[in-house]
Amino acid sequence: MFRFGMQATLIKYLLASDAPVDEVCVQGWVRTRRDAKTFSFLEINDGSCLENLQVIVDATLADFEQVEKANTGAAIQILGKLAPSQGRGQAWEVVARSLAIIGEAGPNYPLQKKGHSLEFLRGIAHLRPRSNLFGCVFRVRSRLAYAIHRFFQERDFLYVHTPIITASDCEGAGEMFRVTTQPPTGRGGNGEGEPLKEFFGKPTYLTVSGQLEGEIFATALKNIYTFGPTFRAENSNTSRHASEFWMIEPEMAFCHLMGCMDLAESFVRYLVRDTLETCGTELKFFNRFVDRGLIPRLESIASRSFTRLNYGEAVKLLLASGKAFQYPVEFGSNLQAEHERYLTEVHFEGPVTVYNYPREIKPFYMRLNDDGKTVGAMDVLVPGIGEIVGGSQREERAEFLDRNMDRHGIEKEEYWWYRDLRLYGTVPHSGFGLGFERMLMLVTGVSNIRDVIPFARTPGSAEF
RNA sequence: UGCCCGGUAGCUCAGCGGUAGAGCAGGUGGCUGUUAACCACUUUGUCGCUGGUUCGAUCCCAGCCCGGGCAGCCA
Repeated sequence: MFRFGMQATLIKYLLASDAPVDEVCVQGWVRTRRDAKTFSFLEINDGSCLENLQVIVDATLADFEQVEKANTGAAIQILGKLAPSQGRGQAWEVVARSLAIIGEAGPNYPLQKKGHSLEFLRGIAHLRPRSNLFGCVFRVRSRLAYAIHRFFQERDFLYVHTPIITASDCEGAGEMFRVTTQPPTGRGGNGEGEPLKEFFGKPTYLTVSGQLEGEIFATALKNIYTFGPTFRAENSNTSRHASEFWMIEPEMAFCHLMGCMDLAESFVRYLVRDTLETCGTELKFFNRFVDRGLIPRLESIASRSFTRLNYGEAVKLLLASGKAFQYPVEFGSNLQAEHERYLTEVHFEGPVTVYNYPREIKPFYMRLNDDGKTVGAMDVLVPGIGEIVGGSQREERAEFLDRNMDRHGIEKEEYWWYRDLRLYGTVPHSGFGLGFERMLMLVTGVSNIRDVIPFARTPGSAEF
């Protein structure tokens, strides 16, 4: 009967065919079925593209009684011929010679032909990739990951794998998840009264950033990047925070803050341009069903250079705006979300890079500027999301770094290897982190980070 | 973590102090090269949980659980 040895053709290739094909094999999942008296229309999707393939099953087929099991959601294989469609709406269709139900989907199959809310789909994260929207999201996600590697590889950046498990407990980026083999009670299981035995001999955590290790490799291989998962145990409950997310962190030796901003801006623009060029079908879908202004906004980002202003200028601009902000604008405090939104969405209507922040509001590793008040920090802000890139020039002078660590109450001994970099061949260097999911939100217009990651981990939620 | 909103059929939602409805999905029949197909008929509910008020609670009150929005933390 049916064997899987035969090569099935992806639907995206069938739909793009320029000639009929006598023998094709199609494998996929039924999206919908329309029955007539003497034949049925099946729409099949195999994930290769947004569009479904229409299949005609004639009642004279020996397998026709199988059609009643071809409900929405069923896995199916069809052998037949690719022919020009007699109906409107599609150029090609497959006239079935035989069909086999590979896996039935009962009447309780949760995904229906009608639209579903994103909240509902989050609850069925094991099925939502079969929906139009999430199929598009995850095809774009895959392409975006590829484009990231291309961008850096084309520029001779080396891909470095920094550790997931780390013993540095205050990298300045947030609360951390403990990694331990100890039972949840905290009792060691190694005899009464004995001290807890740490697997690694010291407390360990999931990484919140590969930056410090990235600096090690940058000061050896010059230009490097990391791209991997990151974990933050913050009790954040917003549409743009996740406990587990992916981050890209380039680090460049012999590079000042300006070069760092140049790279970050051209990186963001490259990724936007690549998505426009390679994911047109998906973007049209998002533009229609998710965010009407998406494609024009992406085209604008891809074609215009980013506005760049320092923190002091940003504060002045906000003060001069005359807008009544909920949080006051004042030199020395962080820009609030409403301030960032004003800059990107109202005043400049596009991405904005803000740099040289007061040193008090930034972590220990950022380089002190000559004014003694600001550090070489930079954030790239984009409309709708806010901060998508955060980076800095690193403090490469040992004595300055020591002072910073003292001021931040950091145990210098814990960072002996990080300090060593400043003692042996130290060099001005810079880098940044770009949130992969936030980038995905930017290019898809999807407004909740939980909807651009396959299985979201957020406070109180780790299903699947 | 704080403030705000919500939880009713498989899904989207309406309803209301007197014991529950629509559309879609599912089922049956019909019709059509259909395409979110159409027409007729039809099944389905611990109204989030626990307690309270009440003759009576899905509705009012309290606590809890879950979901969402916004803010902070950041990417």
